[in-house]
Amino acid sequence: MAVSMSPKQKVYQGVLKEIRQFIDNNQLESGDKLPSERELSEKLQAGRSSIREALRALELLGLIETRHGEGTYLSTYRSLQTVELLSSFILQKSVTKGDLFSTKKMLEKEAAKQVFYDLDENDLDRLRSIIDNSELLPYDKHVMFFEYLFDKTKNLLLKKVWQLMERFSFTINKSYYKPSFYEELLQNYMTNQYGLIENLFNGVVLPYED
Amino acid sequence: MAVSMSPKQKVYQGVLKEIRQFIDNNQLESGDKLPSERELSEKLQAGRSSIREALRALELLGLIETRHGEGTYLSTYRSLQTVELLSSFILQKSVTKGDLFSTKKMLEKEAAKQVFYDLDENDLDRLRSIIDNSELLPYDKHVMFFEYLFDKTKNLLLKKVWQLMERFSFTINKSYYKPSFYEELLQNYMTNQYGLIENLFNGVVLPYED
DNA sequence: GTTCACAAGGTGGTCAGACCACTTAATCAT
DNA sequence: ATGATTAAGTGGTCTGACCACCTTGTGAAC
Repeated sequence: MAVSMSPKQKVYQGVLKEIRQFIDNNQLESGDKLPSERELSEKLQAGRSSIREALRALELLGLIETRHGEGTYLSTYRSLQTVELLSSFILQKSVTKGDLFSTKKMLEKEAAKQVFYDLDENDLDRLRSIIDNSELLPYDKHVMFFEYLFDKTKNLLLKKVWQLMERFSFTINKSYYKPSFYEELLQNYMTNQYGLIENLFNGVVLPYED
Repeated sequence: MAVSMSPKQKVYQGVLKEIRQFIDNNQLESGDKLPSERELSEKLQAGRSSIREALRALELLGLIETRHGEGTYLSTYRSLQTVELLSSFILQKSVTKGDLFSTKKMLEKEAAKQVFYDLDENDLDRLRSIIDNSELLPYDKHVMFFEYLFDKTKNLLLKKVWQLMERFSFTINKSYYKPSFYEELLQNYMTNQYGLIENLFNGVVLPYED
């Protein structure tokens, strides 16, 4: 095993790193083919079994896809089977309502702050129309309002994490902030008061629930 | 390979299921020990390499923990949230390095702020010993340092989300802040300067990488 | 009896080589 | 041309062999 590695790192972890680098260097994209196991084994000077351990891990993560007799490819679509299998590993131990709420709030606060300098007139109008729309339920307003903000952050991961928590907390209750909250936040945006955002969120102790 | 399995299922996937069942049947909990690889190999009538492929995958997911010379243990992680998050955003990458880094940084900042008023002398000593330990690599220091902070937040979900990102970013690169960062943060804690934490994190633009 | 050093056994880490199953492409016979 | 056959390449799996590491127990020295 010649995969350069820091002390006590396992070979398969080094292989993981090498593979990532290979993908980078060769600009591989979804659907592209990786070198064969034997080729990687020789090139990285590691046993084929170690190569396989790394590939298996990547496979379970859904990052690659292997086709018997063909080769290994960068994954293109998501495999449901994997997810199901993983889910079955789960034992109860659910997150507390408190953890969920405070973490979600934190994400919302952060999004609200991050977009502060990127909002223009148009954005503010949009946000206003959401909170003024009497057709919408408070909870729906909440979701739409923040969805808009998260989109503005341009951080897909951040939005994804928030959505997951939103979806999960949805199964518990539909929570949102008191109506004046959104109004004040918008006010802070319009009057350019960055510093007050933090305080606004910190003032929220308990959410409203449906 | 006698692991009962539907057509074309790979042995390691069957092994995965068997292991889950084993955990169920024996009521194993976090920290408990799994049978040895050789024992599983014999019991499930599968080659040790197949057993290992399954274990490696579980390890990368953070569901188990292996200790050289000792055995394999159920990890203390293990949670629905972890798996759900994993499967959803990892499978549909488009998550950029930048998103990952900034989201992770955000979580770390938030943890650093949340624990501000809960740290006592003992905590500060612990943190200091981590950053002063010359045996540790910068990346390991980073992980240990923030792991400590996340533990102090008492918010399991927050920690899990962070761990998840840490683990995922690990497959890309081992990133950490410049050494003086931790020093300054600790300094802010000692001199009771809550306000400076935000600035400290905002000052971080790019991480160091290994 | 207590303590310490060391040997033995168990466990994960890794490798090499052997087959098997499957896919693709080249080859050959029609 | 067309279709069947063959060969080569690839993943899938097993076996057996070492190595490195940890725990435990044994026995020697005190």
